[in-house]
Amino acid sequence: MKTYFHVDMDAFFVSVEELFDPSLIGKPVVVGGQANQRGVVSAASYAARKFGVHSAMPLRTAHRLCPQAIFVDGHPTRYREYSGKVYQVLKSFSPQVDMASVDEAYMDLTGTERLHGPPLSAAHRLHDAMKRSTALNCSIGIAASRMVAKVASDQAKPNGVLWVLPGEEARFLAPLDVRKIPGVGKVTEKNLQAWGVRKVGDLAALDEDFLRQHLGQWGLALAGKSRGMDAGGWFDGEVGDDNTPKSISHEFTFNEDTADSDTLESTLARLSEMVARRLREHDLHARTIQLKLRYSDFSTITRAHSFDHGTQLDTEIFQQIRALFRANRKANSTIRLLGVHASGLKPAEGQLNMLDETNTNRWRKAMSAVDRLRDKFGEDSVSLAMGLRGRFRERVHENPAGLPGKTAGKTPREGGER
DNA sequence: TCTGGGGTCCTAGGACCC
DNA sequence: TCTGGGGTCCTAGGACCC
Repeated sequence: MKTYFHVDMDAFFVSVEELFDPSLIGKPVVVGGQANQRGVVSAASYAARKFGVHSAMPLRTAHRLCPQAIFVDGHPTRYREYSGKVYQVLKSFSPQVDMASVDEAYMDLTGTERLHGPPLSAAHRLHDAMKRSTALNCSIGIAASRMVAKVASDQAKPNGVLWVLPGEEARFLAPLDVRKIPGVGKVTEKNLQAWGVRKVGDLAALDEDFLRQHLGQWGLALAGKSRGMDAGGWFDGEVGDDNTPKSISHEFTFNEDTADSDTLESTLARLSEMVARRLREHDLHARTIQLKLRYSDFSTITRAHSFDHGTQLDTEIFQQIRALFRANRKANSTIRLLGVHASGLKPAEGQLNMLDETNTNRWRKAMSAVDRLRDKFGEDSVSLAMGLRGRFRERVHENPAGLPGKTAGKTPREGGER
């Protein structure tokens, strides 16, 4: 029998912002951007939630529901910093910690009773330690499966502990909305409602064969989940440490849709640089590069290309992305969002012949020098996009009635802070 | 209401190989 | 020539999570 903890930080982004600006405490706060910006709510304080504001809601909607709310830009580096502190606290309780995202983690505390005592007292001590070293509240779910532990931590919010005893899983889940099951979103909820399924108990009462016939493997996994089992995909394997990313991507939504090729291609250059840089930081090569295009009407396409080798170079990624862009963009279309995505990631070492190796090492040295320069003098100091702008200027000269000049602040910058 | 950004996992069809 | 079947890779899209 296993003992899993799911630890979930309470209103994490809002709480971190309150540490930096205590005047926010107790007020309706919305993290994610300004009230009139394109974008959605990343997190809302409990005071703001009373007005119906919740995460993923458009900022403008949040403003309409709660005009007196304080709108705060997100600070990803702050959250990563505090996420690290959270991780250290958890690590001091168990070597087996999986950060599932910046603000939540799974721990395997099986067989630690001699060290920590029974689960509830371990949880209370974890609460205290967390408060002491991070000044943040968390909620803790305890169960024999990770899925139930996660649902339990949600039910324990805010600042609570909930232990679902082994054997009690189905009874605990039965009265909850199916939406509470991790993996059941809007679409699945709608599908299930068509069969009269609203609560997890309704789901557990359905015939497994029926679910398999209509939903395939996913149906079987659902049946298991409704009974409290770690079924399917998400929860396979041990709680441990494989933190190497499977994909790296950056995307950017324009404040106003644009059809200007100059702006679009220099944005792609910038995004390619950001992706390449993250690849180098992780010491990874990507074999597949994917372009994402979202048009004004919100319709979205992706187009991918796989190399026969891996790469982590700005130029190589950008050239491929630009080729995909030129080949696939609807002529003269107005565009809302661009994205660059890298997958098929492999450790950078050991797949090249000698000749390539010398070349690549030379490149790698050059690029890490570029990275250092960018650290010192800012992202704009060295840029493919700048070269691109130069070329476009030439074209403007050839054609005086041509493209408008480049304006600062229209292309994305890493992190959005610092 | 007018819809972010960073991820993971899954499905389905077609190419290609044996 | 009138037609199988499995395995794997690639691409596109979509559900879902925080």
